[in-house]
Amino acid sequence: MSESASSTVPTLGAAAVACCSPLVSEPLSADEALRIAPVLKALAEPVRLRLLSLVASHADGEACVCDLQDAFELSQPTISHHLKVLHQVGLLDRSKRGVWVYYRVREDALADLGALLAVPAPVAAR
Amino acid sequence: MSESASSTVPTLGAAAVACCSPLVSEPLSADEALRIAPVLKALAEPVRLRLLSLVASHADGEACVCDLQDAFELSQPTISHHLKVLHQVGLLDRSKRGVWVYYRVREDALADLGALLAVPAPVAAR
DNA sequence: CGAAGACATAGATGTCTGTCAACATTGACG
DNA sequence: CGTCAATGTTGACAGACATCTATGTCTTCG
Repeated sequence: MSESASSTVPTLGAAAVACCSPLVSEPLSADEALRIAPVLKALAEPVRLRLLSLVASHADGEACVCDLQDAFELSQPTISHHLKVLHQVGLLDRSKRGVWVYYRVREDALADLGALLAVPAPVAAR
Repeated sequence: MSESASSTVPTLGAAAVACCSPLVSEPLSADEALRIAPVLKALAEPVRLRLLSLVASHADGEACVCDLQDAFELSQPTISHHLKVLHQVGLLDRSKRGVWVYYRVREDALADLGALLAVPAPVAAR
């Protein structure tokens, strides 16, 4: 059984972000903040940042664990752990083909995050 | 003495993000990831998310600590701590006027983060 | 000067989290 | 069917972190 569903984030994640107007537009409710923070927290880790970036810029937009492990000097379980975190918050898709597991970036989820942080319009004086 | 300069982030922060192409465009170097992660980590906390949002959407784009404290059921030092974290990574500006300390969102820094997460262009099918 | 108010700092404490070694699982192949 | 290779899971442990209380630093005002 199982299949995701840990305790903090029920597997949704992605939807948790696509709900809110930009940070700077109006005050975030405590509830929204509680939903969004875990997604950002998943990203806020050097190894996971690189993992996501590696997967995204890999051929065909997907990569198997074996491709990713070589980029780090970390044990396989550690990489597996980080991938799981990114998957649980909805930033990575998982698909198993044969012995290999391929991960792919949920670009919609990532874009939602980007939109959340983006500054609307008539401000960027630079 | 003192004045920022803790140990991880030297007070720059903002510049740490404005350096890189979007996450999905090309693999992030280990070095870039190490610079960006702390900024995201500062944001990846419910209270700090709300603080930033509150400051940004406050009148004149700035707010003093006294305005912010009332929105939370947390001690004053805790709020002060969170504001310091956001300030250290360059997401908040600090200015003292009289007895009050006013914080303001560094919209350029926030926009840089948004650009980092944004998905370039011909992908968003949905 | 002395008291009061607005923030920041310091130290303590309980919880979360990144990492590893050991083990379990699953699919390909002879 | 037995073996090997690719991943995931578990348990343990050190370091990071959010929060609080107590205390310090300024600034304003009587």
